[in-house]
Amino acid sequence: MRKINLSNIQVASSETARDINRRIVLNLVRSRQPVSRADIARISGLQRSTVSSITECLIADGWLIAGLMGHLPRGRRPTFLRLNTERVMIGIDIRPTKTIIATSDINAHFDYQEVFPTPPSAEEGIKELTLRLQRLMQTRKGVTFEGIGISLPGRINPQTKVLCFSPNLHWQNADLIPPLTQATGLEVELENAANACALAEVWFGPSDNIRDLVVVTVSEGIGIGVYMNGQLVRGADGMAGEFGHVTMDPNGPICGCGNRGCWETLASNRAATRYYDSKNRQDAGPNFKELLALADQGDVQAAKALDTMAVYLGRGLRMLAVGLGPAAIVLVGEVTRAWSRVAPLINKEISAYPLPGPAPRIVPAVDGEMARLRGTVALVLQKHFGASAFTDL
Amino acid sequence: MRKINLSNIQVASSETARDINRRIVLNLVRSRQPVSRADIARISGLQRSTVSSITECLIADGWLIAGLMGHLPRGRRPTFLRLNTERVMIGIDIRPTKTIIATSDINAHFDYQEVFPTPPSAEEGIKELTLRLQRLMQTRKGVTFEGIGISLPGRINPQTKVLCFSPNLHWQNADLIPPLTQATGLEVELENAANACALAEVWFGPSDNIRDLVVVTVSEGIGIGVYMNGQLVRGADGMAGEFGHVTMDPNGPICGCGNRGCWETLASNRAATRYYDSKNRQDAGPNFKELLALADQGDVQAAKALDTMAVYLGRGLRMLAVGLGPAAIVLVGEVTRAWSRVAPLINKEISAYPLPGPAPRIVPAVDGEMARLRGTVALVLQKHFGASAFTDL
DNA sequence: GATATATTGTTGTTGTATCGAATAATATCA
DNA sequence: TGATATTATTCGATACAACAACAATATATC
Repeated sequence: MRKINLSNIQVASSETARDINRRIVLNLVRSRQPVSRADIARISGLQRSTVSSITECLIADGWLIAGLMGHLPRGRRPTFLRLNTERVMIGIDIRPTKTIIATSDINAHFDYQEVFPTPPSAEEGIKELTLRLQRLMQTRKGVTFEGIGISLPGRINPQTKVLCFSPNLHWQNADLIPPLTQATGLEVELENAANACALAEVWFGPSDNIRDLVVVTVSEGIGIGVYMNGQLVRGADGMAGEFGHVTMDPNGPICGCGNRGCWETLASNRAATRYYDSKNRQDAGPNFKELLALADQGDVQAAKALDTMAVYLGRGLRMLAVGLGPAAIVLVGEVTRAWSRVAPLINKEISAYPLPGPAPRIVPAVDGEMARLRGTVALVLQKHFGASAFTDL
Repeated sequence: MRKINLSNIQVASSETARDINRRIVLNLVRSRQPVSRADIARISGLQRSTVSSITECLIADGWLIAGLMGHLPRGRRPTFLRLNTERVMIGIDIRPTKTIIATSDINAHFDYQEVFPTPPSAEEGIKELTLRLQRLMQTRKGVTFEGIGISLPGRINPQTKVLCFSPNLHWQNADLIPPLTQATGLEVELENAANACALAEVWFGPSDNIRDLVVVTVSEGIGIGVYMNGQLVRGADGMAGEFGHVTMDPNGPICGCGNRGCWETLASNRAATRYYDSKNRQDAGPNFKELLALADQGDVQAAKALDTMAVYLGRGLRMLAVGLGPAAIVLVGEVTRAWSRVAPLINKEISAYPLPGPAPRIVPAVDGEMARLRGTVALVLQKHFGASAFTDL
């Protein structure tokens, strides 16, 4: 269909207009469903005839369904359009310890999950995923799957899509997409976990319609998803967002990256447990969840460890607020369970915002546990619903 | 022409394809001139007939001129296309002390400049600019001006385009565009100086075709222009890029913003002169240019002040490199005159880059003195030539 | 020197898409 | 019952890119 291009310039053809408007209509139905064709025409500015033509295609392609009639004080009753929730997507959330495979509808409502320990190497991971995906697809014969989205704690080369950096996963230089595509026949999208969370927030979260957002995932390390101008910022080599390795204290603890006092050595879960252990002179202390419980039970040292973590977290968040000026910063991770404890300390640091106007809001993710998985659905949807290459002229 | 839109959705019409391809052709001529229609067709992937049709419009509109014939080993001789350099744009560079009004052709080659002290308030500034612009336009009757681009050290609200923050200029909450548009009848574009430098680098600099770039302007303060995914990153409130006020040393010198130890209190020109003064126990010490000269003449304290500045500069640049992952970081400011002295210290800090792959290159701007003005031309061109994301390979 | 070949740029036709106006369908209100 | 309002479709006009054929113009080859 598309012409072969010597360069990678995307020229516009006759069908480009349809492509752009199709995405607009699809997104309007998504955000306003149930909605009539006439309303879409009014909101978008397209002609009613054009909307009819586009929705006809979208219904034929199985994206939309024309549902029940509406009711108005006057005139012909409108037929309401909504998204077809029959379409199924597969989301995979790879974490350092466990991996989740799940299926969802187009609205990121999940109806199935399976959990298993994350294999220690990329080869074993591919093997395991291939087996489980094939088994999953066989158990649902007749269902057509839309695509596979994968979230993992690592950085992906934007050109080659190869996983090139994942210290917490110990999978390195792994090309996951080709074997999984071959095994399933589906398109596979790969994205960093923090970036996936940012997409989840923008696509399905309360931060709807926000164009500038930063997501900070706090676990063993700290990952940052930067979403600016309505797009993910990946940087030249896919490494954008590694603010976790910004030096905050040159004399601080040594980090896995080799430097000292990186932000994540001072404000991650591991930082809090390390602080607790150092005060209690013990080797195998509590993990972070246990630390949260201890603090709840009134353990002074545990509370102090959390407080210290919160202060450093706040300082780093101020760096992001000042440097990137997002509309909001969303926090993901176990630390949000102790929000009433850490929020005041974080906000105290943020209150030293040196610029005019209000500082960006710091908010905990509504359902942080599911954020990555919801993001994987957005990854799959982006190709069909997402901004076309031409929208951001 | 365009339909009135209740929302701000930009739908595609019949003319959208032409609009997109027009920009592509215009940019290809800009980057490859002189170039034949056939070459544009080959590079872009458009049909030769389509290119002919588009170039016909562009020539009629005065953007292109069909120049001399080329020469080939075989076949009909191609007619070369180039940009029409008759079109004149006005660039204004407002700095804390002086303001420059200049005119240039479409290639950012300036043929006229006038310099005057920057007025102390926005009202006086508007008055002065109005007078000088009207005088300038009267002396060049017959010339049609394309538009006006303004660069200044401050932040502009992306929605209202009002200058809302400019501590070094002491112009506050000033709405510059309406009075200047009214006085000249031209479209006026306003942009932060660091952002303007980033545009200059991408449009006219050696960093051509780079999609992810960070520009750091070092003078009395530090300004950062963030250019990612082929666009300027302005943030939700236009404040993106204020990394100069990230806290680097909580016990550091007090900053104009009220906090302590902001990066710009440690790595700006002012930081170097303050350091020098503190060591020499003098009040009215040398300014930064004099400090550079002293260091050249072998003044040990001056050299040490520069070294200290360079180290802190390097640390901040590492923060930007790690956090944003640009292809390169471009430095603008007087400090680049002492590049052979400061570069080793900067690069030593950068060498502690904690991520795999090469660290972003740190390069001095080729003609930093003119960068802001070249950026103002890009501001004006952006509307017609559009995102340079399509420019080239 | 005549003919074949290669390349550029233009012209005419076709397919796709939006737009605008007219029309059919369907509800309420006087 | 007829006027009015609203939705959705149909049809002709227009704009654009793709494609193919062709004219123009150079060199290479016999």
